[in-house]
Parts: sequence; C-alpha cells; structure tokens
Amino acid sequence: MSTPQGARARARIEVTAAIKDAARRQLAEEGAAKLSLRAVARELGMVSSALYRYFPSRDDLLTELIIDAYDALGEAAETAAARAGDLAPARRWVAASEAVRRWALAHPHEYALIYGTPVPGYSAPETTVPSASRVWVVLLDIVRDAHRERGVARTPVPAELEPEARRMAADLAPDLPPEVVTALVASCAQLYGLVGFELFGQFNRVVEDRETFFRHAAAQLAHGVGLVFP
Amino acid sequence: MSTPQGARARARIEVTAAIKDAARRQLAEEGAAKLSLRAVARELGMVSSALYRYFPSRDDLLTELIIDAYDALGEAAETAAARAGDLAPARRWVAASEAVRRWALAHPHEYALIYGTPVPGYSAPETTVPSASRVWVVLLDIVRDAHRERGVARTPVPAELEPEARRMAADLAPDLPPEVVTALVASCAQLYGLVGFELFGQFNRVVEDRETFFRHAAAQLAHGVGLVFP
DNA sequence: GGAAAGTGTGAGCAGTGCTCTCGCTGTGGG
DNA sequence: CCCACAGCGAGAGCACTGCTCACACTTTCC
Repeated sequence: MSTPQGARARARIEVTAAIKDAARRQLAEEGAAKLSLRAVARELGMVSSALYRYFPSRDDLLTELIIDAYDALGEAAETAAARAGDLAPARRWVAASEAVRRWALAHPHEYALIYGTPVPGYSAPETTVPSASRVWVVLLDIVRDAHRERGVARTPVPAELEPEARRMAADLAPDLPPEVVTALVASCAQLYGLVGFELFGQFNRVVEDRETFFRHAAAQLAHGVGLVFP
Repeated sequence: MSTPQGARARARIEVTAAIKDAARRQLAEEGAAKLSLRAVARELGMVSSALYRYFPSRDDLLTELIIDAYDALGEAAETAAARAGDLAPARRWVAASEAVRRWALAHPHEYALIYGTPVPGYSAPETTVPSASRVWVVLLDIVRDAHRERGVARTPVPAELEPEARRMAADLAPDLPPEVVTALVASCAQLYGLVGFELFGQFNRVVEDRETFFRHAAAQLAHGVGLVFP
C-alpha cells in the first residue's frame, strides 16, 4: 500500500485504478446491467482477457464499485451531519437525510447498484458490510447524541415486538432504549423508501416539489425516532 | 376478444399465453436480468426468431409481465382490504400492507421487476399506470373511508409545503385534506421502503422477527396518515 | 381459386462473459 | 550477472444473448 516496490507493482496499482475509473464512468452513464468488461477494456485500449488479470470476474469488479458507492454515500452523510454539528439533532437528521437524497439523485446508477434490485445470483460478500453501515451509523449517532444530551421521546412498542426490540437494541446500540432502536431501523428503511420512490420514478406525475416534500417527510421520520424540533 | 374467429386467431392467443407463462416461470426462477427470449423459445420448442411474431422485443415481453405483476400485487392488496372490511380503517391499512409484504416475499423477482431498479434504458409506458396505481388506490380508499366515517387526525404541514400539498390533494383526492394526502403519499413510499429493505437483504443480521417488526411499522404508518386504532 | 396476410425456420450479425494458450518482460535467487 | 519464473497482454475460441432477414408453408379472405 505504501511504497510500491517495483515498476510492475506500481503499474498494477495504476491499471487497477484505471479499470475501476473506466468502469465507474460506464456505470454512471449506462447503469450496472450495461457495464461491460469488453467495453471497459476497449476504452483502456486493452483486450478483454487482460482485465481478468486484475479482476477474477465481472462480479468482482462490481463488488469493488459497490463498496466505493457505499463509501461515497456514507461520506456524504457523514460530512452533512458534521457540518450540521451545531444544530439540534432533529435538524442534523434532516440534513443527513437530505445528503443521502442528494447523493442518490446525483449518482442514480450507483445508488441503484447498492440499493436497487440485487444483481441476480449475486449476493454481496461480507467485505461490503462496513462500508454499507456508514450511512446508518450516521443516523444512529445523531440519535445517540440526542439521547445523551436531552433525551429522546419514546413511542412504546407492542408487547409482541418487545423481545425483538430488546434483541436489536443489544445488537446495534445497547446504550439506547429498545423502542428507539426499533423506530430507528424502521426509519432507515422508510428513508430508503422515500429516496427510492423518487429516484425510480414512482413520484412522476404525483409529487412535483420533491425537495420540499422530502424535507418534510424526513422531519417526520426524525419525529418518529423521538427527535424533537426546538 | 370474445370469440376468436378462426383457428389461427385462437392459436395466436394460446401461443401468446404460453410464451408469457414460460417467461413468467423463468422470471420467477432466475430474475428479470436472466430472462432470455431464446430460453423461453427453447422451452416452448420453437426457434427464437418465432417469438418476434408475438412480441416485438424482449422489453415488450417484460412490459407485459410488469403489468401482470402490478395487477397481481394490486389484487392481493384489494382482497386483503376487502376481507378486513369490517375492521377499523387502521387495521385494514395494516392488513393491506401485510398483503403487499407477503406478495413481495412470495414473488421476489416479480416485485423486483416492478419496484426494483428500472431496466436501463427502459421506461415503463403509459399502459402500466392503471395497474401500477391499484395498490395505492387501496390504501387511498381506506383513508377515504376513515375520513368519511369518523375523520382522520391531521398533522399540519409546514408553510413551504402547503402549495404542493394542495396541488397533490387536488390531483389525487380532492375530497381529502391536503395534509392527509401528503402523509399518504409519504407513507406509500415508506411502505415500499420497508418491503424493499427486507426483500433486498438489508435486514439481514439486523431484524430477525420481520413479520412482527413489519406489522408494528405498518401500524405506525397508519398512525402517520391519521388513522386511529380503536 | 388465387392473392394476401400470418407464421415458423435457419442462417447470420454484433455483442457479451469467460477460458486457454502463447509469447514477452520485469523480478528475485543463485 | 544471469537465468528461471511469475506476471502480463494478445488473440483465438466457446457458449450465450437480442435481433434481422430471406425463405418456405399455411391459413384467411376476396
């Protein structure tokens, strides 16, 4: 990673990066399904079989791009939350949510790659988990801060869900009340729903002023996890 | 449509149906991306080019399957809502939501076809709109009934969203208060998010008792649109 | 009855992911 | 210093895809 020993090792790093760059460009333009190894090779002036020296298969290339996309999305949320560090938790929640939406709209194909239909027969390997978690950790941290500082409103959970709520809290955030963790998980899924609906065209001819609509919906989600607006 | 005139017209209908059946089977097994015209033709003992007498392209076949999937999902929601016709609106909402989830889990690839990543370069034609609306009309009707019978709780909408809320209400349900229509649209997106998160594996290693979790989340959504549990 | 549609066939084009062999070349051990 | 070896790119090739086209055959309709 630090000092590439020889010219060959250096070249390998550069070529690998060039392949990923070209692939990312194709992904952004045409979408994952039309990402073709041969086209990538063509763009780089190589022959397609040469790519297999760097990536064992098309799926492995996709996995790399998936991790990059998760990281980019996570970073967008992180910086948004950081820039809103002085605001009330509820406002930071909305800021982070809006960052997710903006990133998705700016990189629709990359968002679709990570949150759209999984490629058939392809299941994301374990290595993606840390990067995939980053967005949700941002939201979790906002709730955690709110809980530490001024407390969060709790919406009780029905009895039948209590064991599961306790289990989730123990797994994800033992320092938070189970009801809050439950609401947080649901809110993450719902946030994904709001973004996906807009991105995949389900709001066509329904919602026009989507930014305002989203801001309101995100604020409602914040309220749902117990964050209060000052 | 009623009486196919000659043997030829009858045959055409049968062959068309057989093609769609075989395609649906392949779709259910392998997913949309691996649905291959040639494989369908092979299964039917035809040569691939013969299929083009019935469907101008692979995308047109997919469109038919998409409409069928929308209709099947809509019907599932409709019957669930009808069977819960005696219950309070909030419970009917949950029943319809659970029907959507169940249908999605039972037909993951078909659900992915309609609500997952749109096929690149493919945009659903107008003909899909009526079928696509059916699910949401079910939820809308539940809210409408509740509004007529005992009224719904209204969560005020921020000033900046008021014009858009009024516009949406005028377009979708002029008989309902704008705040309620706004909440309904958001809830639909959020319902889609809950189902999608579970279906596409984002709940892996997070939520275990997903049915109970979903029921609670759907009830929260019902509460969000102003339905009250008795 | 004959012209005109409708339908299935098979070849073929351009594209895909992926494998394999063949040379060339940079690298590390003797 | 030199040479064997590993890494690398080229090219051919396999099996597959969607789609087109000319060609026969059959049903339909005037």
